[in-house]
Amino acid sequence: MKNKELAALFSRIGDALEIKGEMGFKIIAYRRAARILEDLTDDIEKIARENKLQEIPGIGSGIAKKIEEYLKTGQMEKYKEALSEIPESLLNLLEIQNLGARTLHLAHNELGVKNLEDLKRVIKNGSLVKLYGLGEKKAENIKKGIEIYEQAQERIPIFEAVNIVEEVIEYLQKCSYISRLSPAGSLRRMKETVGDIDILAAGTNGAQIIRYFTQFPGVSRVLAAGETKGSAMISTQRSERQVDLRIVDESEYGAALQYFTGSKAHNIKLRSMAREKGFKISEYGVFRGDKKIAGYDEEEVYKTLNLPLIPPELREDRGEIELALQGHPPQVVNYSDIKGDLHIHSRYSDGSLSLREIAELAKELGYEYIAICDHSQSAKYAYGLTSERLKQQIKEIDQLNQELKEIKLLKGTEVDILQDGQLDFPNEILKELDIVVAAIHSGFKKNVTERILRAMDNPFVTIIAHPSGRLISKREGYDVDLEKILQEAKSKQKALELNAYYDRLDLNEFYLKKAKEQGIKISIGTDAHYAGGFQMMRFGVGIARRAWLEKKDILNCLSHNQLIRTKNI
DNA sequence: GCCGTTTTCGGCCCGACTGTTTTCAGTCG
Repeated sequence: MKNKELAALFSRIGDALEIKGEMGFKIIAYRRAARILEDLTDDIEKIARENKLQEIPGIGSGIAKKIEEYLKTGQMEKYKEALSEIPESLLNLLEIQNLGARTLHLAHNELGVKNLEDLKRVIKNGSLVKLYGLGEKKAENIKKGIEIYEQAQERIPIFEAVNIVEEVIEYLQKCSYISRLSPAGSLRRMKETVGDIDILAAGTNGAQIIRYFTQFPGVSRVLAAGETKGSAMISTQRSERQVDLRIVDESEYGAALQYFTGSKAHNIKLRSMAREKGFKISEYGVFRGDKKIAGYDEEEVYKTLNLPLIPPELREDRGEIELALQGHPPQVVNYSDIKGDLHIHSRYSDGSLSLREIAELAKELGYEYIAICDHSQSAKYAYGLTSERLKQQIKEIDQLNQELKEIKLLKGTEVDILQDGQLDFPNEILKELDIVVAAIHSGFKKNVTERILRAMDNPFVTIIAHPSGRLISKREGYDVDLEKILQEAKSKQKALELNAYYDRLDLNEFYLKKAKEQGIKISIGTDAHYAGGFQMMRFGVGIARRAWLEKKDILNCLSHNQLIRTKNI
């Protein structure tokens, strides 16, 4: 699929045009096209073949032609032209805070700045300051921006961001000046990684609130502390992360929360709609003329546009507004719809809990059932179970199920897909189980696609675990053709896993949405190895919501009876 | 470059802050 390639090209064209000084809406159009391509679930080549490029909102005749040109020739004239005078090394500098396209344009044209080294030099030798519109302070701010750019942290995994935000919020709740409080930004939208951590508070005495915030025990450095905004570095065991707190008046809280939650694209769409209706939306409220007509809570804001409240996870301008306008927004899955966890490890293999402890925890979480899926014999590193030990485990599960009334343990395995595509247990064992989760754990570059396809031939396999094999902060994933896996899952009626472990979140939202569109069932499993791991379910549900999955798309939203009766997923 | 139930031309989200300036441009979120 060339979707991402094209997205990158258009994004760079946008950047280059901006630096060239071609201010205006072309730049916005190219960047919008880039984002649309980035999000697109369908193969752009297929759409082009069917002559339907211009049916995509945001793609007009100009960009359609450029897409066709690239698909045909592997080149794009406009890209070459836009990049002809602007070196790539200059484009990257747009990421530096306090340094925008206009200044970069000047520095490039007047001083011949081509890269970071050049930029540092012209700051040091004082030539940047002499440019029209620049001064000492601006140069100083750009210098600070460069410092941050150079030590730029990678994005923050959602798991870590949520942990930090919850600690800070728990602390802030004790501040008597604060009346309402919420996480905002991409964290509230549950993106798999977030760039920064935003919190919104409503309150009366901004300066006092910010002072209280900066006294949070985890704060290692205060970056800014005014009356409406505070910003601090908070250190965790892993690293130092920036947390921003904004204070608004209580009457504006809803509009501010809507605004600071984003996404930017979603907000722009709403504001355009408001404008057409003769309203104006800002972070202070919805206005008709000078009269404020909404702002206290988010629901009000959406209502002025005849929209129901759109869940934060959906706010990406991927068609959610249009569907909501037609009166049927996606009825995405809720955490409370989850009836059980279909991927748990016990002490039998490399987990830390006994079967009884797992059952107790599952009961506390309100689950109906929980699937014990320990590793199979070839997974030596994880104390994989031999057939004999699996039989022993089956026996213990049967006994516990006799005894425990409020929770059902499901007999399962996370069986290795071996190098030749065979499964690590014979069918005589697999047929004794309620659930068979098949997974690649070795040979990541060896015919992974064929091996998974072969595993799906086995009638006892229920679910393919972590289908792409990626680890968000560590590795890319297997060499696997997920399109083929999706096709086969559809035809063989197998479920695919959404592994909810924070570093996996695999399948990702892109393929989850594709799977849903093809009618493939998804199983959300935490892959928990210890008690804390059970909590990962919320991230799985968050990503599922981002992919527009509904209750009916998810295997573990079925009741125990339904699940057991479902021979064919 | 895109788009249209006021428009096929003339619009395109909104506001704060900062620093450079005498009324505004650049940058950010």
